[in-house]
Amino acid sequence: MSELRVAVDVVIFRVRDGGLQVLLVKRGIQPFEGRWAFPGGFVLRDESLDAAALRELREETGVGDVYLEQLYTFGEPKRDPRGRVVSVCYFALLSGGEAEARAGSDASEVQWADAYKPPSLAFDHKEILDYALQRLRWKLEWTTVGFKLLPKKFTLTELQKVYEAILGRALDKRNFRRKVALLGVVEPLDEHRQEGIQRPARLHSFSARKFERLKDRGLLFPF
Amino acid sequence: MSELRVAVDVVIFRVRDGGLQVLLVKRGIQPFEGRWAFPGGFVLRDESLDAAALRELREETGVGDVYLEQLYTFGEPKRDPRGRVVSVCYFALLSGGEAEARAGSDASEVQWADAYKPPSLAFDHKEILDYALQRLRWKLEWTTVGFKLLPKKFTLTELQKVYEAILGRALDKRNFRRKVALLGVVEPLDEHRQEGIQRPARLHSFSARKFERLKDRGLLFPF
DNA sequence: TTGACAAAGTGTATAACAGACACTATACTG
DNA sequence: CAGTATAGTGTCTGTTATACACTTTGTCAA
Repeated sequence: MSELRVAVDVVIFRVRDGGLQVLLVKRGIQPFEGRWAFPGGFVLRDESLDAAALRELREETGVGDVYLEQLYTFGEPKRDPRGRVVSVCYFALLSGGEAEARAGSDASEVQWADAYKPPSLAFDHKEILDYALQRLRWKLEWTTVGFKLLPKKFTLTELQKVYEAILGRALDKRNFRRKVALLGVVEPLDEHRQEGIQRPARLHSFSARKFERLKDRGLLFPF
Repeated sequence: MSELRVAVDVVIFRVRDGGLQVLLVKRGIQPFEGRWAFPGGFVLRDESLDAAALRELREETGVGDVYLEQLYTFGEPKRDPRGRVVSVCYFALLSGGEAEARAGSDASEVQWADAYKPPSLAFDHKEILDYALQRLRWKLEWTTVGFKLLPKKFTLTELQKVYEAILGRALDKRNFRRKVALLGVVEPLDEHRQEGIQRPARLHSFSARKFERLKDRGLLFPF
């Protein structure tokens, strides 16, 4: 009876140097040998889909504390030349404080690529990336996932840069700060951080308590 | 190598008598014999996921012109007592003009149940239903899928009743009509329909042309 | 024919939110 | 102590959301 191979692929995002990046792995074997692809692998028989995605994520990044969400399931019969593979795709957000990506257990080459200008990708991974970017942009405006891309303590300018990197356009500083304040999901700390020669910026933290209130009534974060 | 059974399940909605309904099939075999479940079945080896969902939909309803969208993939190892089954779930919207549900090819009993007060469901189908309802409510407010639940010609009151049935609350008639008019996705026809003793209502049709314009800029339909 | 019925259809006033826009404050450096 | 570079702060205007009630019209029954 119809048994199919089931894989998970994980689109892992981070924001670095004002740009949105995705983690890619160079394929060491056919098909698409030498091409870049998302970290992924087959689901084990006694493993939930979420667990499989988390396992792949850890193998490539060594990071546990991340935002991970199921994205979409791609299952065209011809999407993998080796045969029928159904891929349950996830997307993950790494906070700015997380460790670097490391070579996975399969010791292949990895890179953080510009999410908006990726190299040529294997399989249907370009389609998956486009879908993930769409979801990410959407989530950014209508939920508070943006905070997952930042370390626990951050400046408001850093927060704004995350939004700008993902939305791909500049935002007005005053309007941005007004909306953040109005939402009431950040708490100012009594700490400052000096980035360069100029005036230090106040650090803030994300307030999960207030966030929960918002979740009930379909939170908004439109820019 | 890890091959798993892959199924599709389809949550089929319609609005009837001012209420939101889902199509359920009575299971004729173990496990959960006699309990209600969504139409579903295994994906064939050379069949895309969408095609499998459409096949299941047709088997139970005989209807082709529907809105069908992938919902989520459920894959807990223990969700099916017979063994590992990964279920790619879809949700479908039947327009008010569609034919009735018919007994499927497997001749089992079917019913249209109140989506908000379903009977006890088999497997994890209650969880799937809750997820589908959440998605439907969300889609209703932020896209124009609401129109998919209506026949080609409809009155504005019928449209409003669809929204009320899904959102579960009454809407103001004047505000509703103003927003619909402002969106510009309905065209008034030179036809009227008489429902009871009272003044006949003007029929309208959905304008796909104007709808496309909206799709580009993330259409809004908030109530 | 006309009065009762029942849903169709229509407008205004107020409050909340979104977007455009520019200057002062401050910590460090040389 | 002057220069530099980012931090930080308010107002005005247009749009959108919401609350709210009466008139119109076709049919039916007296």
